[in-house]
Amino acid sequence: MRASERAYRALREEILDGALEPGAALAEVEQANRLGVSRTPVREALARLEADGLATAASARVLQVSALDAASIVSLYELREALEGQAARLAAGRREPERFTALRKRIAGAPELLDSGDEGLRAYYGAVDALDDEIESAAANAMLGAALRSVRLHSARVRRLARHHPERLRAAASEHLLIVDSIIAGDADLAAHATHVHLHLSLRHALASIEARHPDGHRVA
Amino acid sequence: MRASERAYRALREEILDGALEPGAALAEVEQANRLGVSRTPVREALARLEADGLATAASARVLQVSALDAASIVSLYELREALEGQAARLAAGRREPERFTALRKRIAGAPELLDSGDEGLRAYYGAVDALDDEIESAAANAMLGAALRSVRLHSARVRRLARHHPERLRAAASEHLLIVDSIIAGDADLAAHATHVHLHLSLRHALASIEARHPDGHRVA
DNA sequence: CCTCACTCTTATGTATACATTCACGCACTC
DNA sequence: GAGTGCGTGAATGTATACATAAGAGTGAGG
Repeated sequence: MRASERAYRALREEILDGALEPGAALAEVEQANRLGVSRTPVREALARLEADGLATAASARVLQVSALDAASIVSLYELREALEGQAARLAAGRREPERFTALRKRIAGAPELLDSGDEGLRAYYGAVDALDDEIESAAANAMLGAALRSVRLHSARVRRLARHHPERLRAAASEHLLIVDSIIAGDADLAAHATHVHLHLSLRHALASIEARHPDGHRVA
Repeated sequence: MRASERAYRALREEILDGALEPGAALAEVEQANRLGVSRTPVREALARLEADGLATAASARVLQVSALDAASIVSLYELREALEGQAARLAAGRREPERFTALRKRIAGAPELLDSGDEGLRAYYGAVDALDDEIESAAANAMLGAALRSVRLHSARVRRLARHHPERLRAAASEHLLIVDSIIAGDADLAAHATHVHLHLSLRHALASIEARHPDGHRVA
């Protein structure tokens, strides 16, 4: 694999995991030494991270890991509502229910995975992510897909912040089930509205979960 | 200005203007020679163009100017509907009508600009762009703003393709007026729906205009 | 005559040397 | 004592040399 690709993935992973905390400086020489490559591929990786919104130029010379406070999470969900709502609407409108029949079963069985410990949790998120993939693919819109991929990066970052309440995840699974059913039924309005409902409840849970962990509500990491 | 920034702007301008046609190869050495800088800043510029969606990797080694056919224009408008609809909705919800009062007058006077030749046309688009700016700013959502800026790049590219029918532009101005009025009134639903209507009519015109110029409907440039 | 493989060309990928600019600190002046 | 200006240093910005790999062209073999 290309060194720039390795550097990008390594840095991205560390930002999503929180190993690189919000506000941490991303200096070329330092990261190049740490990752064992030269400045050139690091430079490319940092540019991609900035384009992704995971890194932000604090000034002309200093790049930092982007902040992740309550306000930016609300912003993320406002954007997700627009993009995922439209994706669900388009997917429903394409009238290809057969693409989603296998996924429907998988989502329907997801709640039971939550009793299988950490392994089950990964499987649960695997099913949810597969649904996102299929909706994006069914929407058949490359530009929308690119925007969704960016948003999903940030969503993954938020996901690691919120506690994983089995109760909430069970509810989320039934919300996803409604989304997939409305797509299968070709009901575009319902698909969009069910997505809106899901994101609303998901945001409420995320904010409460973060508030519980970081009572000030601003600096969350 | 930095060489990479100059290279990026120069290439972007040429792509938006059509001087670099869809499918044109973007080779590092060739562009570096042409722009009078070394490969390094060109490389950064090309990476940014690819992130913008203005360039596409045709294979592992060849980067091309992105295609601009009817299908990708439809995709763009599907994305615009999601993003601009949400932006208008948020802007209306923020209840800051005073931000838009001066702009309202400017938009209301826009149709008359269309009788002033090329200079007036630029002024017309200046007013429209200012509205877009203010809606983005009023939406107060950095992530949405970043997505909107990407979309507006592509919109600018499409704009140059469609003929500028004064009749259509006069109608568009009244659509914009309704959008701005609904934001001033704090009517979020109306703002979103008016945006939807505007984009629908705009897309219809763009497709018809392109079809008239390129009867096959696929390779438009 | 077609196909496959090898080589050679030419592109990109990476490392590094050099240029430039900004920031910090110290000293000098008012 | 405060403020300004210059010097020093360390960071990014750029150029270029070198490494590597993809692709085209040519040759031989079927």
